[in-house]
Amino acid sequence: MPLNTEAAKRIQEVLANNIVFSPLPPPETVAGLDVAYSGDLAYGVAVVVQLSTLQVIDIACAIVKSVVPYIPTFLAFRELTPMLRAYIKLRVKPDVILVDGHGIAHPRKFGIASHIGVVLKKPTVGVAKSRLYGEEQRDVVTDPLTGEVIAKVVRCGGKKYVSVGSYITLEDAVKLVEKLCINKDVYPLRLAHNMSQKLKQKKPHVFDQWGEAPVSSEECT
DNA sequence: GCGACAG
DNA sequence: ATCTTGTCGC
Repeated sequence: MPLNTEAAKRIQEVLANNIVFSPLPPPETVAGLDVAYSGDLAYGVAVVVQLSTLQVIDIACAIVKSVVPYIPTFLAFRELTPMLRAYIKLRVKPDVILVDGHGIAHPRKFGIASHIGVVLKKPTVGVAKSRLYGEEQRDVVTDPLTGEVIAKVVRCGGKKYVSVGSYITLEDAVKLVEKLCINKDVYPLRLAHNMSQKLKQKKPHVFDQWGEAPVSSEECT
C-alpha cells in the first residue's frame, strides 16, 4: 500500500499542536520501542526497565504485516502500528517511553516519538542515530527557520540525536538518555533492538483476520 | 532543477 | 531497515 503523503502531512501538522513541553516527574520505569523487518512482516517490541535496578520488568511484542513503505519524514505511518501493538500488550506501563527515531526534530515538528506521545498521552523521547532535519553545530541542533533548539547530540557509542517527543523537556530528555547510556548504547533501546532481531528469526506465525499474529510475552524472548 | 532524506 | 564476512585498529 502506498501512502497519501499530502493527507499524512496534514495529520502531522494538526497533531503537532497537541505536543506538550513539560518537566518529567522523576520516572521509575522506562520503556524502549523498536521494530525489525523481514519480508512483509514487521516485528514490534516494547521493553520496560526499572530505572533503579536496570532490571527488565515487562516485555511485549507484536508481529504485523508491513504495508506502508518508508518515506523520509513519514516513518510513523510505517512503524506506529507495530510499536503500539506491542505497547498495548504491556502489563506494566512505563513512566516514559524512548523511541527509535526523532521527536520534534522533524520538518513539521512531528516525528514518530511525538506521534506516539500525543496518541498515548504519555511522555516520550526521540532517540535517532542520524539527523533528519535542522542545523547541527557542536552538540545542538536548531531549526533553521526559527533558531529554536530542537535536539541535542548525546555521545553514546556514536552520536545520538535526542529530541522531545511530548510531555517532557529537552533537558529532562537528555538527562534520561545520558543516565541510560550503557556500554555505548541507550540500554532500553538496545534491548528492544536485540529482541526484535531475535524474534524475526523464529518460526513462522499464524495470522488472524486483522493481520496480526498472537505472540505471548515469553515468545518474545 | 539540485541536494537531503529518522528507520 | 535489509542484503552480508572478514578484517583493520585501539
